[in-house]
Amino acid sequence: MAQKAAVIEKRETESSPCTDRRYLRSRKMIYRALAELIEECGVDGFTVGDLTERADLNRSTFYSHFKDKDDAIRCYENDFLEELSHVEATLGEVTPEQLADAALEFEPLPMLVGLFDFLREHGAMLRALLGPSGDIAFEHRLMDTLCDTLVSCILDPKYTIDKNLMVDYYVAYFTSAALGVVGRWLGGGMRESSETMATILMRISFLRPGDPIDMGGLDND
Amino acid sequence: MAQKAAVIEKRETESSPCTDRRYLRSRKMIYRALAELIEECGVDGFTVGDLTERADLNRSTFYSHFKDKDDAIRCYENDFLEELSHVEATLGEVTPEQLADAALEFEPLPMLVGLFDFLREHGAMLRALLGPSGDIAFEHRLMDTLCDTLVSCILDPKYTIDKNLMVDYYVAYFTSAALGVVGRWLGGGMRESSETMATILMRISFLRPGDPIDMGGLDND
DNA sequence: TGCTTAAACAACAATGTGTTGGTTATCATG
DNA sequence: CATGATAACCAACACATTGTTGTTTAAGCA
Repeated sequence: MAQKAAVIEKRETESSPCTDRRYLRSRKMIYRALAELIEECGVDGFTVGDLTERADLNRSTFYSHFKDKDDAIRCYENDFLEELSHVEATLGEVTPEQLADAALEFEPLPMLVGLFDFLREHGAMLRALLGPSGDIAFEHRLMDTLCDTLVSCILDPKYTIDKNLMVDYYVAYFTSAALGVVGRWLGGGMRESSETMATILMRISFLRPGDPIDMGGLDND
Repeated sequence: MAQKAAVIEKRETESSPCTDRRYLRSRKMIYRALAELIEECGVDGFTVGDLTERADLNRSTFYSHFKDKDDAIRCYENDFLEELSHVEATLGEVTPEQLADAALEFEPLPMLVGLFDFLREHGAMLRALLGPSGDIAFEHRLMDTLCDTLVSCILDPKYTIDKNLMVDYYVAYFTSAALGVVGRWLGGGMRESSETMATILMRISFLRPGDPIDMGGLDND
């Protein structure tokens, strides 16, 4: 099928990450250019040459970092998803008190606030990857990750044991919905604060069709 | 940037669609192969040569139909989206009685049933395009279409006039959620009937976090 | 039955890919 | 600061894929 490629020498391993300034600088430039070009031209709308020109690097330098373009994107995504799972683990479990507060008082869940903070750090690339010219594979992987963690906070444990058709679809429904809100936030330039977003997301998820939709005290910064 | 291409002679116009058997047969083969290869290799994981080989056609035949691979995909998507808007228009408005029945009795909305019927007809390609190796641009366009139509059925008209931040995010939330359910249905092989899906979707949208999730009378075919 | 035209075939320049070997310049370290 | 290590640069390559252009063949249509 399409041509496959190359063996990349491993400069960076789990145990000993490369700390050479030149290497780190180049990789940063590559990622920066990657985010820009994905947003402008789509994942397959530019060549490796375009990328390295934008990053002010020689084309061969790129190939000493990554196997090919897909590999570069995949590497960023992998790093992000791993970080994400760490963040989620760090933020820890949602206590029943917090959930009750969030549901009744609309107090922003600390976990969600932390999550939006983290997403903001990766804003540029996420906006590109999840935007209309992004990478749908990443969207699906992200969805899977969210299914495992976020939903398990919300979903009653009994449903993870005996699943039925509705539970499956409910999980798909809620996860997609949350990701949709995140996507809109990213696409709009992440203007709202993490606290605002955490509150909005929580509030919407308690809304039923026909219910009045009001901002009620949310400052419209 | 990436190389651009060609001028395609217009064999088919709005006013006079080509009805030549050979032409129609080839186009059908191309679309069939397209769906298969997108699902197997991703939108950019195969060449035009791979496509025409799969479709049992000469490579040049493809170029007499479409400008390039993207053009072929875009054409299918355009046709689909146009059909979709027709279908939605045909299915007409949701009467307040229907909505009340759907909300209280969980009677499947005829409009939703019709919609799922229509989606099923395009099942193979939709599954490919919305799957993990599909076309994220199409997903966004589909989302936009759904925003305009589906949501306007659910959303109180007053919110379309004076919008606020919450309404924007609510629309994003609900649309993504619905599309997520459709995606899961497609990915699972569309085993559930259109009536079942219409009921599930409606039922879930009235569910709040913490509510019991039961199938209640839904036959698990 | 003829006329039309889509599909097949072959060959083309142009572009992008992934790799190589050799040179230059920067970095980390003693 | 000196020096060995190595990342970045540069030029060149064989190769695959692209999009185009002719010509020939054969299926469809009237």
